[in-house]
Amino acid sequence: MPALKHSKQRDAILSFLMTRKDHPTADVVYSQLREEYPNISLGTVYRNLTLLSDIGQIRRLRLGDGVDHFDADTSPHYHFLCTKCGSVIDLKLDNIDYINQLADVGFDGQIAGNVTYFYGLCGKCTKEKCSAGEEQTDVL
Amino acid sequence: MPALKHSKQRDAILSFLMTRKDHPTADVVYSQLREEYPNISLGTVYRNLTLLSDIGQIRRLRLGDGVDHFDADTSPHYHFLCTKCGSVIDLKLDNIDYINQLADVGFDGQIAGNVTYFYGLCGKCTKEKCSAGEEQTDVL
DNA sequence: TTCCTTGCAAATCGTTTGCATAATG
DNA sequence: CATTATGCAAACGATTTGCAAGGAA
Repeated sequence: MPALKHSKQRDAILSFLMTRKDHPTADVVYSQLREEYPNISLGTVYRNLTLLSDIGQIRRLRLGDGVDHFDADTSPHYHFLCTKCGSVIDLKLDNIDYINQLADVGFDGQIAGNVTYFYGLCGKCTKEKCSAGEEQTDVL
Repeated sequence: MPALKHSKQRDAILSFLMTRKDHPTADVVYSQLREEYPNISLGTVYRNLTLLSDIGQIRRLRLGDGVDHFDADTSPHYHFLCTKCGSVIDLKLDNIDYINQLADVGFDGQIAGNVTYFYGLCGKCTKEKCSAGEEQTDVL
């Protein structure tokens, strides 16, 4: 891996991500940063998001909804994906990595880790369940 | 949802999937079926895989490696993804859906379920770890 | 001056879709 | 006959990449 040089864009991407707890997608990062840096390109955003997650400064979340989400909180925690509105929410849940050992029983290989996330209806969508007129296609 | 009509292609896709326990991708299904049905199209394969998983006859697996895998075994079980060779393997592991309740504590919404899979090195790749010359890019 | 980073655009890749035709019930 | 399914190709959406120019060490 090449030596890292400083860049305004990368700084901006990381600090933007730190201000948000809603796990934005690359596109959201891009359109937001566009306001402060009108010339920033989507490619740069993707490159930096990839780089930052490669060096462990952020986490890339793949929740099966077809888009990557990014999280500046790299501490171990779990996520919830609303199948109605697509929002991603942090969950407070004790670490369950002991399931790695359970899974390892009788397995011919080495389990390095697991990916676990939850889905369902978020608080908002639960309450809106009887509201008429709003048509949405479910995520997942 | 429209009424279902019979089709040779769908039958072939489903029965092919039932013969395999390696969770093939759409493309693998396609190239294999091509031998028996030289005219089958990739679109048809995708349409039927989607349909079959919609009606619950098969499972679509999204393991974060960028491709969907398909499994004719719809009974609840877990999967392992080898980060070296990309192979997907079934795991024998007791159901852990009680984590849904754990995750629900203090959560303002309804948790419908969880997605959990494991990753690491499969048995084969574990043994090949010191073999020289073979260059592979890791999955995930 | 070296080599990383950017912006832009074109390219990938997996998957979906529109359409005219063929097959099913 | 009414309707679903197919093959083909074009369209898609998210992400990646090649390249020439700009910026950091």
